[in-house]
This record gives sequence, C-alpha cells and structure tokens, in this order.
Amino acid sequence: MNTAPFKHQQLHKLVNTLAKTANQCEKCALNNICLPSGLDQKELDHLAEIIQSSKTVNKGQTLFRNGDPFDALYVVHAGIFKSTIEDKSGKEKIIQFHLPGEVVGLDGIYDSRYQTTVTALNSGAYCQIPFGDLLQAAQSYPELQKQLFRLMSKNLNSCERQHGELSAPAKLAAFFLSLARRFRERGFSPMEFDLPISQRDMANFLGMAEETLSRLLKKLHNQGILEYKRHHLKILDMDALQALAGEG
Amino acid sequence: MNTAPFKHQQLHKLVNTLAKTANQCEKCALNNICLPSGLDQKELDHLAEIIQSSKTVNKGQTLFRNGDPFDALYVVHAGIFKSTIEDKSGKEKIIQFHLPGEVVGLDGIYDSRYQTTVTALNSGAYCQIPFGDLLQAAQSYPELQKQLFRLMSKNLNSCERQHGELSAPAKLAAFFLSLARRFRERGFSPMEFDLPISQRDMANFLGMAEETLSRLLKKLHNQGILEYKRHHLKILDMDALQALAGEG
DNA sequence: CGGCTGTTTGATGAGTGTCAACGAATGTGG
DNA sequence: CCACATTCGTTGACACTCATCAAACAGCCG
Repeated sequence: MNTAPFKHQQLHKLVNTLAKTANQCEKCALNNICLPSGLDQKELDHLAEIIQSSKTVNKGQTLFRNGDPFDALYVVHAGIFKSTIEDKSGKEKIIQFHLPGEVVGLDGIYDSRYQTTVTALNSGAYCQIPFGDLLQAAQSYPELQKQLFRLMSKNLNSCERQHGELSAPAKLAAFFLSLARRFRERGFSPMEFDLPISQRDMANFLGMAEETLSRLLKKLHNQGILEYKRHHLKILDMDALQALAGEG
Repeated sequence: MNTAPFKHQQLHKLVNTLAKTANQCEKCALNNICLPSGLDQKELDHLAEIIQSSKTVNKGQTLFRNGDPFDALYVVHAGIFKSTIEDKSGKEKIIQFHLPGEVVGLDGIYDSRYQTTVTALNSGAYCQIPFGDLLQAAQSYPELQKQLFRLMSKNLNSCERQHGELSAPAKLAAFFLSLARRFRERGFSPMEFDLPISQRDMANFLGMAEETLSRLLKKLHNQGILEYKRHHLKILDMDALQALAGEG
C-alpha cells in the first residue's frame, strides 16, 4: 500500500493522463473508494456507459449552485472542492470539503434542486453521473442500488458525527483526523498531506475566527503535535491529536 | 388542515387504536410524511406486507444500540426518540431527536451495524422494516427506490444544515424552528406543541450547558418571544425567533 | 415526609470573537 | 524584473459569551 504523502499536483497529472486513455471506472485510480467499489464487471461496464468521464476545472469554478435543478451527481476526481450555503445576510458558510473519490450532490435528490454550491478550491477534475440514468441502472443492478444506499448512509453518518465537538482545539483536531482518515482510505499517508485550503475557509468550516485558528495552529506547532506551513500538514504526534479531539 | 397543538398523549392513543384495527400504512395517520409518501396502491400493499406494524415502548427503552448488527429500519409512530453516541469518556451525546413519521437507523446501512443508540424519551410506538425485504421491494418498485433515496437525501440535507449556527441563542432558536417546521409538516400547529424533552437532553443536543439553556429560556420568555413551561412550548413571536436564528 | 431528579440562580474565569494594525505572500501591470 | 495592489496570515488588546462550580429550589414518587 502506498503511504507517500498526498500531493495534489501529482494526482492531477496522473488523473489527466488516465482520463485521456480511458474513461472507464475500472481503470480509475480511485475506483476502490468511489462509487464503483464492490461492483462486478457487468455493473462496472454499465456504470462506465453512464458516467461522463473526467473534466477539468480551475480554481473558483463551480459544479453547480444552490437552487439549480438537480440532474446529476458529481464525483471529485482530483483537487479539493467545497460545498457552501449562504446565510440570510449573504455570507458564505462552508458545509463540507470534498476529496477525490467523494460523491457530491446527494442532498439535491429530495426536492430536485441542489442544496449547496460546490466550488473547486484549486484546479481539479470531476466526473458527472446523470441521476436518471443512475436510478435506472440501480433498478437493474441490486449491488449498485445497495452501494448507493451505503454511500448515502456513510455520508449521513459522517455528517452526524461532525455535530459533536465543542471547543476550538477539539474541532480542529477532529477535522485533521477526519482528513487523515480519508487520505489513508485513499492509500496516502495519513501523517502528511497537502491541504490547499485557506485558513479563512478552514476557520469558516470549523465555525471559528481566523485569528483563533491561526493561534491554535501555532500552539499545536509549539507543542510539537504538528507542523503546518505553506498548506502542507505534517502530523507529528497522532496520539496527542486524538486526545485533543476526544476531550476538549 | 389540522392546526391544533400537538399532544403526545392524544397521538399515542390514536395510534394505539389504529394499530389494533389495521397494520397497513394506508390507514396510518402519518402516511403522508412517512416512508409511504408518494407510493401507489400496489407499492403500499407490498410495503404493508413487509412492515411489522406498530409496537409500543416505555420511556427509556431502546430500539437498538450502537454496534448492534443492522437488519431493519425503524419508523417512529408515536412519542419522541433520541439517537445518541458515547464519547470516549463514556458520556452520552445526543445526535438527533426523532418525531413521529421519521425513519431511524439509516446510518446503519453502510457497515451493517447501527451507528447510534435510539431510545424512547417517553412512552411511544414504532414500526419496524426489515431492510433486506425493503431492498428487495425497492428492486421491484422504482418509486419506492426513489422514495428511499429522497428520504436519505432529506436527512442528509437537514443534518448538513444543523452544522451552521454559532451562538447559543441562535442554536436554540434554530432548534425550535426546526421542531415547528416538523410539526407543521405533520399537520399540527407550529406555534404550540408539547416537547417532552428534558432541559438536560436539550442542552446536550444543542452543545451548551444546562444553565445556559435555562437562562436563555427565561430571557426569551421575558422578551415575550415564547412561553415554555412543563414541557409545553408556545411561540409568541415567530419573526423574532427567526431573526435570532439568522444572526447570532 | 424524605429522597430523588430536574431546574434555577449567582459568582467567577477560561476561551474565543472582535477590532485594529502589521507583515508576508501572491498576483498584476508596466 | 520591479513597483504596486491585494489577499492572506499573524499578533496584541479587549470585551463578551458561556462553561463551570456551588448552592438553593421545585416537582415528583415512593
């Protein structure tokens, strides 16, 4: 298993190369953690027919906006995306960050409108899956249907768990641990990864002030728990981080 | 449309009566907001075959526990339930409250174990839906499949939205508004309803101290925004409440 | 009545948001 | 390649919200 630190540049190039030679999920580097996970050959083939394979986006481009008619799911192929809503005073609130292999748009199903705006944080790539086609395929392939339920169930669960933490250090630690876990699931080192998210966005997501986040990062650095510079994170003391996330 | 205040006692009796005479969703008072919503006769009949109709529980009884093997979804039929997890130090953390008509257990799908413990806050009733049977039925009935996706999508969405609020007053206001909306969807008055949730549980769910909650309730009472006594809530100034939830 | 549990009240301090200012990094146009 | 503008991150001072501790009170049930 690959445990090299995750580098977005690398992945982006890799993905672009793959996208040129194959638009099939079975050849995608992400297929074990993405929607195709657990499907057999026949199901994969059908999925490949439906999916519009990887297209690239630049920093700041959106996949869809809150309120747009819902007609497709999207899968992050490279880069990091954020989903956001606007509060009544027009301020953006970040709901979630999305890493490669994660499916976005699921919350748009229930009333046929996207409920969030999804934006690329850096240059990235995505696949698009028309939802009508996917439903139809799920009707024919029980395992695909089940995988979709699993996917939504997992999203629901991880969303519920975010609800927990109280203090700022705990929230930050839990956030880093969540990222670490997700990178590990993707075959990258959970101890060290690129994190092309501005501190403003991070603070927004975590529901704390930029200044608080900055001070916290410095503190964790001074305590020898982690190193963070230039959007690159290295976790030095995983136990301490877990303790922080556990207590408060 | 019925806009009488919601009384759990009433509903409980009603539901018990219904449960004795019919175990079919089509005769259930909740069928418009529950899983059967939008299904045709054939689909309803099939669903009725699968569902184990309403059973009663007493205060403190659990439907399932975190870690139990997942094999069925549950629908609240009467009463209020809470779903909880335990943090590392063994303290209970309330993830969500569930009103009649709401489906619980969805987060257990993805790894075949329930992810929360669901407990009755007062005497109540529930229906049980074996998940394997439900999946099979969804395979035959596209509309049922779609309804399941809608249900999970809606849950996901409402979970995401909880993520937002910051200050204690805003969180409390948002919580009351969420309850009001859910009671209105069930045909009850959104302005006045029973709320058989202890302040301890409420504070736990909202992530604030009991004392803070108590002081807040008093403040809102003094400001003429609401009346709260004996677990009965009356909203007097809905606009003010919405303003509170919006800003902070 | 006494022993619970649930709720209220007050005093206090830690944790964080806010404001203001500065410094560092990045991007832009000449 | 250099000035400049702009965004991004850091630092300090301060105020305020809210958690915590302690204690009294209220409601409920044996």
